[in-house]
Amino acid sequence: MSEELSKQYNPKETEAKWYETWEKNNLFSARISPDKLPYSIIIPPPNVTGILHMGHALNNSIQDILIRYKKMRGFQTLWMPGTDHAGIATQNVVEKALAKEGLKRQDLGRDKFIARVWEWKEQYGSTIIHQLKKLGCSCDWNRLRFTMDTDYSTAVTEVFVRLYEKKLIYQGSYIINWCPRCQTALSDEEASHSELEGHLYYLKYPLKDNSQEFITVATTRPETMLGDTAVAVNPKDERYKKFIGKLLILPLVNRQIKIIADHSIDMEFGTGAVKVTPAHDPNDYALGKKHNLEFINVMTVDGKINNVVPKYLGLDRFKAREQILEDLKTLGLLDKVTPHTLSAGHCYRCHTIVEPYLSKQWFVKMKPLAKPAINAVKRGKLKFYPARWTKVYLNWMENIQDWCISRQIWWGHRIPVYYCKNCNAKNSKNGIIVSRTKPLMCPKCKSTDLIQDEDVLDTWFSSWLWPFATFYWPKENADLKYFYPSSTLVTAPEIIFFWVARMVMAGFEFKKQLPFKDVYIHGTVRDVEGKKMSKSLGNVIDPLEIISEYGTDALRFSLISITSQGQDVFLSKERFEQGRNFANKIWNASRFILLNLKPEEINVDLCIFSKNQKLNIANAWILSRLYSVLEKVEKDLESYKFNEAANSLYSFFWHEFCDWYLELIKPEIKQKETQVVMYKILEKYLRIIHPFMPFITEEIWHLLPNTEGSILEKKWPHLQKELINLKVEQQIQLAFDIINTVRNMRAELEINPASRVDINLSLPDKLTGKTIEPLLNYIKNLAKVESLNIIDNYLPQKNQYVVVLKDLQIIMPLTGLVDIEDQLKKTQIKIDKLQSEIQKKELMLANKNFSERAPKEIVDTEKNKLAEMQTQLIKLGAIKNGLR
RNA sequence: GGGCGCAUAGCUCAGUUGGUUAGAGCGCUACAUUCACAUUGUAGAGGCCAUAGGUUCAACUCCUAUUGCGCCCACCA
Repeated sequence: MSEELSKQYNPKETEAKWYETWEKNNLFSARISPDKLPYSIIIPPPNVTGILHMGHALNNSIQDILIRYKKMRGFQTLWMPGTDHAGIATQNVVEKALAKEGLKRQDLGRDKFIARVWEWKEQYGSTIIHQLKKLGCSCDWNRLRFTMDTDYSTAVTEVFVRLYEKKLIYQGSYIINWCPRCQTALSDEEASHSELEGHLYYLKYPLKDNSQEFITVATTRPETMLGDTAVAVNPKDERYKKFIGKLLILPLVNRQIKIIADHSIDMEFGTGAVKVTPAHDPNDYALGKKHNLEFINVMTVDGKINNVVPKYLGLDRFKAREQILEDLKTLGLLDKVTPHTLSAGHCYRCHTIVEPYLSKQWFVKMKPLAKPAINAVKRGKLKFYPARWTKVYLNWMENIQDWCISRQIWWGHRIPVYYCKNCNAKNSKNGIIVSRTKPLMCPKCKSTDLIQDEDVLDTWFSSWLWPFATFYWPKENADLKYFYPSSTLVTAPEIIFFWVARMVMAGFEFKKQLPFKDVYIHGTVRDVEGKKMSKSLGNVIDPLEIISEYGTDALRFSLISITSQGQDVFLSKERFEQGRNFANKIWNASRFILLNLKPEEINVDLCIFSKNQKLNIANAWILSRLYSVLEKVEKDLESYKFNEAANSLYSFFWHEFCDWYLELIKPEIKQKETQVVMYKILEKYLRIIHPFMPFITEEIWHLLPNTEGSILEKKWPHLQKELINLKVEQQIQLAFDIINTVRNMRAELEINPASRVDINLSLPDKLTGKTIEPLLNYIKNLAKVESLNIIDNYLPQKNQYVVVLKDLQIIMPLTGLVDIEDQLKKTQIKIDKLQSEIQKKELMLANKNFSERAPKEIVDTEKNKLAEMQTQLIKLGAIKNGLR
């Protein structure tokens, strides 16, 4: 069989095959196992409109690594998958499709339009799911959820009703961000600000009493002047004191407006006099409320001027700006125009400049919800990796604003509010009915003339329930009890506010519990120049293209290995060659082993060798390396340092296992001990790297003798510390031999540099033949030796190891070998330091202020740390003695 | 205005609670080619770890300031 294996690893052939097998055998499905600890991850649901980009690839590779790792470590894992209905995004996509037929959504009407959206979803909505499968994601697909599922809607409605009953949801007219293209309100988070090169226009408003006298105001949006209802100045401003209380005539409109005084006005900016447009600016809105001004809306929902001044009726807001400026200029009322950079909100979906717009919307009162979410983080119950995001989160939470949750679109969860026309006619406050199901009649007047609120809820109003609504909350089923709260949330920094923070709030409000324990925030994937990858910039590297060219394992491994914790990822296509080459290296090393393996020789437990310490040096060394890498990988994965784990695995396999070990053992490859060690190393290594590279490991696993079933179902290798400890003794022995050789050589050269030096070298097999000649010459020149003898082609006879000479120093090719004296010194320093730290810790713990007042968990962790340090100290002591 | 991150080899980046000789990948140079793997191997060149101070026996690592780049939040009449 082995002879048939191709020289190159072919990912295409294996990947589809194994994913199908995993799915068919239900390897991803999670059931409640009372004897196991649960480990669950709830996927950040991609938009149904989504197609896989590098951000997804990174995000989901990380989750898959965690899930596969934890599963192998014996947890009952669950990776809950799903998609988000993505209100505006999806509606836009379907509207675009309609536009091709020359239709608008209004032409179809609400019900038919929504039917079209569902149709679209059935047809295209699972694209992203198929792509996640190509990425190897081990989600439990049987549980696939969608934020518009019927029972998911039940949860959303339930939450709305509960919050309304708690008076945490209210309706009101406020200035919100309005997208004139999407014709809907947007939350503050959905209106992303960016800088614009604009102008500051100075407009002259004549006084009523004396039309030759003016007050000049500065504005960036002159078209809103049609809605001005005051001009405000600072009461301390000497320039304007005398005008306070007087009236102005608003040009073009000819409305009388008052000059008011307010301390909030910055005297330095512009002219120090501000036009006040309460219906079109949040600050002016506040001023309007405070000073009882009139609120005059000058725009229609699509961003055109309304009939406030008939001349401008129907003009687009930017056209109107030009027209108004021209008209003012004609009247001599445009004082000057200066360049001015300003930042304006843009719709996060269509990038149209949003208009601050006065309208009636639903809001969630956030301050009470934020409280427990703040405390949990402050008390360390919820941890961010990397920790710096904690600050960002807290800062936002502590300054949280109310959340505008109504959207004037059709695709989404309809607001469960009904209006009684009869009651409304009398008093608008009486006519509101908030209900889980559509009420048959008005509870007050028994009228059946009810209509439901036209608006739908913000997409994030459903997403923030994701960690428990996916378990069919508000039903309290067994899965919810077992798998909730989830263990880790893996996500991108962009959605900390949108999503992470709100999930924490929802978790506390509705489940009295955190939704997850750890939040791992990975970086943003950027191109080589540091720009965000986006279609419009044309700098996208398509993960699917990489998969078909280099394979999924290569994609995953490369991506992970360059993602250091929380740092943005700068990506170029060449990066993936490394992953492909590595997969190929694993393939060929395995092929080599398979070609040389005698299956009947390997039915032996490693312990036989390790206990008797009969292992030869190469075998002992590689085993010790394997287990130290295993230890490091475990540590790295537990602290979310995926790149470090990946890089350790890479350099171990390539530069230690392949470059040195496999070369060293070639002459004795048929020996039983070598057969066993070689096999065990490969077999264990495959298990360790499986979470990173699931496909190639599964493929090789099935080629190996004595392996059954999927590698995914195998246990994670047990960390045999005694084998690492063996390393120390072996190392010491080795190092002594080497150092002595060097010392002898040096001594001889120093005494008589011209004296004849003979060196006997043992060299690995691969350095024989033509390869060795230039090397030998090199050594001869450097060491100025007369003769260089090669002792057969392999070692390890007594006191002879692989050595290469460089500048008269001997470099041990076997990693981890060090100068004994150096090692001693280092160890001593470490011991000293540890001892002083232990003293400090002991003092701290002995301090009553600390032990009695600090939270118990903190005291406990400090105690644990102390214990750890003490064991560490003992270990160091032992090492020191060994060195001596 | 507030906050955060980054500055290390030609390029892209690692660097584990400070420890003496700073690493990887790519690229470059020389050599090797029936041998598991050219998606390879061996060796090599290439670093005032942004700048200036400070703490320390010891600083790429900690502190302060400066410069440059990037990001987030708030405000901007």
